[in-house]
This record gives sequence, structure tokens and C-alpha cells, in this order.
Amino acid sequence: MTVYAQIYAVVQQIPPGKVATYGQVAELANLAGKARLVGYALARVAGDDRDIPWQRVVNARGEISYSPFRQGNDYLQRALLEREGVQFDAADRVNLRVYRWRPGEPDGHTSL
DNA sequence: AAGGTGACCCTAT
DNA sequence: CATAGGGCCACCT
Repeated sequence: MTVYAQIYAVVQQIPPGKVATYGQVAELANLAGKARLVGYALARVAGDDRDIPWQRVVNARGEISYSPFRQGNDYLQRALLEREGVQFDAADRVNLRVYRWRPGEPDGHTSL
């Protein structure tokens, strides 16, 4: 069982229309504090593996992590999320209080 | 086999 | 709000 397998297993549980942060995924995969590994692991499957909803992972501020290394996948990420109903604010961020996925609550009830 | 690197995160200034 | 620095660790030369 590699650390990647654990990371992918967690990401696959994120339901459509919801997002999780890198740090959150790391914690759920028993890799607390190793958020970078999550990004690294996802970089290896993006565009390659369609079984993993990589677009549902954003950074701790609710932003998509843009990088030239992603060759457009970052922009694609936003398009995919919007297609799922996730809305971005004027600062290009998603409101984590509304869209953050909470394990155990399949259809996150957005109570403030 | 050692060193650079990356889709991160947190705290302090 | 912005910048800076430390911690993290598997992957690829």
C-alpha cells in the first residue's frame, strides 16, 4: 500500500459539487502535515486518469493552485468545478464554508 | 546515491 | 493585504 494509493482513495470519496483542501486530504489519508505529497500525487494522474476527481482538490484558501507546469489543467480544473455547480467569488476563490466536503455527510448540508 | 523539485500549509512580520 | 521562511517527502535524474 503506497502513500499514493491512500491519497487517491480519499480523493475518490469527494462527491461532485464539493471540494477538499490538500491538507485535508493529507489528514484523511493519515499523512497529516504532508500536504505537498497530495499535490505531487495528483500531478501524476491529472489528465491521465479519469477515475480520480482531481479537480475537487484546492488549496487551503479555497483557490485553485495555478502553475505553468500544469499546462492548462489548472484552468480546466475551474471549468470542471463550475460545471459541477461550484461557484467562485470575485477573488477567484470558492467559499470553503459552503463547498468543503465533510466525510460522513454525503450531501453536505450547508449550514453556517 | 545524493540533490533538486513540487497542484502545499502555517506562523510571523 | 503581501512577503518570508521552515517543515514535509516521494519522484526523477
